[in-house]
Amino acid sequence: MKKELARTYDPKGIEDRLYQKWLDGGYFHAEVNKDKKPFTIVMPPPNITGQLHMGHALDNTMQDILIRWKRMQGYEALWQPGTDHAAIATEVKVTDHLRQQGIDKNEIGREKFLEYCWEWRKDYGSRIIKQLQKLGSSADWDRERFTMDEGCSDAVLEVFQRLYEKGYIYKGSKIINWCPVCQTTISDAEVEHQDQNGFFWHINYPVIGEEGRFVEIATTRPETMLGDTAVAVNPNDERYTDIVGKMLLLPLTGRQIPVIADEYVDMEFGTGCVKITPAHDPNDFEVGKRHDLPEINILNDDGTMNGLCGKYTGMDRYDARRQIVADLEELGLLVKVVPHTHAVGTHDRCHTTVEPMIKQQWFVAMEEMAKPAIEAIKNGDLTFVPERFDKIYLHWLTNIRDWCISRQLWWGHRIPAYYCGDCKRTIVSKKAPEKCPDCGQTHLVQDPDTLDTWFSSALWPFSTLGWPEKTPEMEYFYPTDVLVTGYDIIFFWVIRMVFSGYEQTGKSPFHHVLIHGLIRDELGRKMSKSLGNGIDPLEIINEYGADALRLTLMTGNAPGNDMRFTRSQVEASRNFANKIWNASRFIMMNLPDGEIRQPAPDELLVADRWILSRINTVTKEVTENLERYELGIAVSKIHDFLWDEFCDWYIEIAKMRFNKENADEASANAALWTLRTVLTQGLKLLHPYMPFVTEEIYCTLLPDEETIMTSPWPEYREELDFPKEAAMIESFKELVRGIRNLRMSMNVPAGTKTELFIVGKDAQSAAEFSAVLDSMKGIGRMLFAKKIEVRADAEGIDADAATVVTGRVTAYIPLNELVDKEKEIQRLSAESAKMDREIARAEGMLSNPNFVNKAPAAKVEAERGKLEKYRSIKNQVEEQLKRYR
RNA sequence: GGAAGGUUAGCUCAGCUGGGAGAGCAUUCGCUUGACGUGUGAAAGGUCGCAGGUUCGAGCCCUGUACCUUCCACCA
Repeated sequence: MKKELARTYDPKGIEDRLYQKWLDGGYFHAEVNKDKKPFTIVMPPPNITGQLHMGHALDNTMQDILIRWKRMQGYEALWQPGTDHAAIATEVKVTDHLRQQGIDKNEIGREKFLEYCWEWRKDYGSRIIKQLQKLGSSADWDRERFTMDEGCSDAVLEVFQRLYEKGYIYKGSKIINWCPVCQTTISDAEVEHQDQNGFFWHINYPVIGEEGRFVEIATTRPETMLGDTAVAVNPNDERYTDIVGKMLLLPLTGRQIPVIADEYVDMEFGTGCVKITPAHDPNDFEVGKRHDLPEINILNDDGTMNGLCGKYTGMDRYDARRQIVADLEELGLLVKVVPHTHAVGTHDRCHTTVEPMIKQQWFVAMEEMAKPAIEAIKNGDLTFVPERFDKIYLHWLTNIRDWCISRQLWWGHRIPAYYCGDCKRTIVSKKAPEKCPDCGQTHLVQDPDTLDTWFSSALWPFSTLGWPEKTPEMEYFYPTDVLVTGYDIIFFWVIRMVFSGYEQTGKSPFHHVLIHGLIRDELGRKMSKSLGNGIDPLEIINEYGADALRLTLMTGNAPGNDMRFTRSQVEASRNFANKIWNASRFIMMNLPDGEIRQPAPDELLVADRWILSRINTVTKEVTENLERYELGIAVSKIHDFLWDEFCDWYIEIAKMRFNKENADEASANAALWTLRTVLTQGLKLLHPYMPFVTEEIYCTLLPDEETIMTSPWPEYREELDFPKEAAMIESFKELVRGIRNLRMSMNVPAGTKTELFIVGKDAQSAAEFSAVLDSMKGIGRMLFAKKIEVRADAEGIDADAATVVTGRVTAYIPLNELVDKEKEIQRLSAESAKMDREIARAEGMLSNPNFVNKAPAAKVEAERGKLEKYRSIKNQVEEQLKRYR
């Protein structure tokens, strides 16, 4: 019983049904299989707090395309999925959530809070996964992991201990970035520099012992003067040589601070005098170390002034700034206020201005670990697509500073460091020690801090495969093949995975990094929550289908480039799905109830060979494009082939062969066989991009097949290359277009059918064309002809007939009274003149010895071919003009 | 202050190793052709930012330049 398809493709219902079928079939699951080659992608784990956005949709579509393609190619294709605990993002969300219920995080305490977090993860952790599934993602959900599950946590502790023992993890008192709102440290990568309009406040510091003499400093953060412990000048600055070593009276505090000389000071900038606040500025910190200056922390963790700030104690940092400026003005020490734009460090998550502070924190020493990661690019173990991201990667790695990994958060991996309450010793151990190995006491307290969320995601490519255990999965699937991600997280994630991979496994965790850009809105703006301009992928899927969304995201998208998302593109994608659907529907409507025979080679007609040859070529090119990660180019080739060549030409040419009037069984069978073969192959090529519609058609078309998902990827076959037939069909298309244009220009009604005489430019062309036409039953309809006749010459054809000239043949169309001879002469003269120009151009090139000698032979040959064709057309046009005159 | 990317049709963008400028959308003019109007046939529309250079030949390579975007950056 033949199955039938609906009149238009409606993805609703079909998608969910097929996805469930795939899940039930276990097609997404990968196993260690020594008989197959592995292909592995680890999915960038979405946050458990996350909602699917266009970035996810793009990222996962690309991965799904690669995985589906490789799976069809016969690889054991593992797409390893999972979610990220997203330490700070989740903690903030849960805290807010609790606050709304009147629950204070600090009152309920750590344990209780973590319970709420786990509950949150239970409620929302699978939401994003379900959304990824709506997209059609064929990840191996049986292997879904979570950065805080048992295995991943074990990997984290293992790495911490190893790096600590190696001396690469250390605890130290350094300047860190502090977010007063989130009340935690953040890494350098999390600091966003924003240009802000501020001021330069010029302040006089009185020189002690020299009445009326001042040192004028300029600052953008006047409140930090409370923590000043020196003023620095350049040692070569003659203006200040005499006061170096003298003491200044720090206004508002009564403290005395020295004038020191340090190369760090730029003589040209500002007044040449710099206040030094070692506890609240990274540069000043370094200066302070060199000069052994005291470090005075003046801030509380919430950004208010601390107990060392006298009357300012307890004030918010900005209130204190205003008050201090006012007080200085009153004292007559404020020289001037100059507007000044400068880059301010802000927390990328909450956009609060970050305060540099000295704190005791845990760090990862980066210098040694960065080396193999740098080397990886240079020796080709790791490549970026596109390559230009090499530079960004290398620049960051070569300027890397130690990574501050401790966070004052509760949700995350707790640092496995324990402090002996008695002898103060620090013990780092995966397992909590029972007693202090030094003094034997049991008063051990674990460090309260947790690790930067990226510390665990840095291990993701191998922690998910069972590392540090020597699992078969590690052995087989690792290193992974390609990582797909956006350029915005190269620093956060890609780099940290690479150096962690080398350090822990001795290998780069992946060979290629395929970088994509951002999806922007129709106006080119970033999609963001605050702008409210985000387009919800789920809404698009609901309205147009997942296939349409996927195709839209891939069309015209070049690696690393941003793209705009427009509804008109989605509509075009949906239309394509419908086009394929209808072509398939048409083919299926015409399939016989019984079997289609595989035609004998000589039963395949010219057009059949042409389209088989074309899809053979397209298969080759598409595969090559995919190998180079040119996903956008590949899909446009599939799209153009299926729509323009297969639907608009081959189906039109072939359809007459199997209508009811055609009694030629062999011809009908060959046409149907070719249609089904080419469609099947086209569906396969398209499947990675548009999995749902292709699966639905494939399984209806071939009822014995279980799924297209695991069907073999088509391969190029040399014996299906038919260049001669391809050229013949191109010539036929040229004629059809010519006739259409002619009729259009003469306003011939579509219903008017004519006689059509075709004369070859030589005997061979005539014979070939004759063969082409013989192979096209009923093709007269396409040519608007009631009778077609191929002749040796134009003898006896009505001299008034209109003509269409192509490279190989001239068609004569007796249109009688419809022909305006003068207009025809005009038209043909114009054509003749055009050919003259083309001939001149080609002759010019070919008479240039430099071109003939230096250009590749194929190019020269092609040019000769063109010249010949133009000459032939020119001759035929001239012949025709003679007839008219 | 450094770096990367962009500048191609009205709009959004492709253009792979240099060899006669492409797509989608929009516009204009046709088509009840027995799969599809979510269709179909055509037309119009570009000095490929500007100036040099290399080359037989440049949208593509080199140099400079203008504008836009983004990233990095401890001049207080």
